[in-house]
Amino acid sequence: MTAAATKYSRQRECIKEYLRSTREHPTADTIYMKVREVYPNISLGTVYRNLALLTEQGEIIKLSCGDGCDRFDGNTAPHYHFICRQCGRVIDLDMEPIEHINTIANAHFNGRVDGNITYFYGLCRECVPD
Amino acid sequence: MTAAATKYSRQRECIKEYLRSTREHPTADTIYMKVREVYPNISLGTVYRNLALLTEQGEIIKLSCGDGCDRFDGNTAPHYHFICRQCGRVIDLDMEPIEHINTIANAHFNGRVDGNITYFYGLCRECVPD
DNA sequence: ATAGTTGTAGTAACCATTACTATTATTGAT
DNA sequence: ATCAATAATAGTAATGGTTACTACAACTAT
Repeated sequence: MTAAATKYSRQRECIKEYLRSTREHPTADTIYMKVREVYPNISLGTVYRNLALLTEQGEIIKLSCGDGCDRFDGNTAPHYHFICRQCGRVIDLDMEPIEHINTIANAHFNGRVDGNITYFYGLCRECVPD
Repeated sequence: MTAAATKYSRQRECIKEYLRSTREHPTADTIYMKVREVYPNISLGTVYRNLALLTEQGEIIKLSCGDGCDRFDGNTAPHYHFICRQCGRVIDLDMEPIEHINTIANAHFNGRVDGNITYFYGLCRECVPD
């Protein structure tokens, strides 16, 4: 038996293209709505399966913000995320990754640290009172 | 109408005591199992309601590690968490909080950053190959 | 004691996600 | 281009963590 090859699929390509084109960090359901404009009878299961596959392949990133449902990001370059406590919006932060905290963590841990995820919290521009 | 006062409850106290006594970051279900040893017919709903209440009051911390279910931490002092990619264990990291990254984030963001959550990933001592 | 209010146990409902299955699309060889 | 092999899909059912609901019990102040 050989390893299962991944075949091309229009639906998967459409999902990927949409995630590449937006900076909105949509949920699976939002992606489903959007892709349905192109493939009206795509199944929600297909969306979930392809999101999992693309995440596994490193083509996209899954964000678990703790609001009950996962979000997805088509920008795989290392960057931080900000989550608004008021409106829940997820926004990219344009700042340099702080590399050395992995090193610090490793020095304080009996095991092997190879990465970290940081979410910043607060109020976004729309939600900050004047 | 006056604001609803919070009354004492043995079940809530037991949940809090258990979380104070462990460093295991248990899930709601694990907490349910444990508290049932003391109150055999406590309801799972009661556990969830009190975990939400204690979190809201700042008595405990809710951890959304992205593994499908939330975990809870009775240690409210600022500290980092490590999540093992292999066994999923959540372990406290004994290192100083890096305060200035909030300042850096604020300088790069059009809004107000007031905190951050960082999860470190890798392999724990048991899962690191020799 | 009693009325008023908060908390609980038990159960049903919810909702994001996953699993299942018959059918369709893609691929590589003829 | 046709064909067989196999991966992917659509549609639907099932799962599992969490929340909502309701009748009853416990606490508090008058």
